[in-house]
Amino acid sequence: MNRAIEQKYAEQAEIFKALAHPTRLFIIHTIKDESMSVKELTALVGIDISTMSKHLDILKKNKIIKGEKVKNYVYYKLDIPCVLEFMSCATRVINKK
Amino acid sequence: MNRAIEQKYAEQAEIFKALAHPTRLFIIHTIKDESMSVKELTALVGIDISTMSKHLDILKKNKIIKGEKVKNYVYYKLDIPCVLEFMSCATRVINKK
DNA sequence: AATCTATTTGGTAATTTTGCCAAATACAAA
DNA sequence: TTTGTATTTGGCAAAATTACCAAATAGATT
Repeated sequence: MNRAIEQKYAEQAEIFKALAHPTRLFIIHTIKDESMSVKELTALVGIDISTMSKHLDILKKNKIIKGEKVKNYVYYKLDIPCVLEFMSCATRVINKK
Repeated sequence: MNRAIEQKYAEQAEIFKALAHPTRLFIIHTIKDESMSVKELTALVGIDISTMSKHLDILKKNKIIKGEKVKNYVYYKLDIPCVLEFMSCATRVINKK
């Protein structure tokens, strides 16, 4: 693999890494239609709020979700609808097993 | 998140983890049309053959690729075409940046 | 059978990811 | 300004991932 090709697949892999966690997939599914605050998501998942914040940061840095600040809340929403197709394909893979 | 939901997203995350590596994305792209042996793939990527074998095993265990033994070679081929759509979506995400 | 080639497996050190706690920051409301 | 709530950041220990080497296995060829 030459440097340009390596670089291209490394970038793609970053996106997949961002998706490769149960909590982050749950987040994506949950905020695909309506935005939700960090606290609300934390309550649904049942983890430390700082952990949730870091998961959201990973998704945000990869341009998968977007956050909007209202008062002292931050409401996050899915920003890349095509990742939902990812997930239905993943389900198809699982069901093959 | 209750146990069933947690389980569902954990399974999906396994698929994404299998895809979350530059070498494995290269493999998928390379064997999407024609199958290739472990040795051939190893030469293209330029890593240790045991490392390549383990990457292929991860993809195989997740039903993403399929191997066929011919003589003492094993030819691997993509088994889940929809993962290619994953990759084009990933590219769209990258280009947004 | 002995040898050669292709692939897989075991072991391990280095790196990365994860999740919690504690502390810092941002902002509203009193 | 002080207090309270929401979010983020820093630090760290545990867990997971990665890549190499060495050795084992599978099968073809001599």
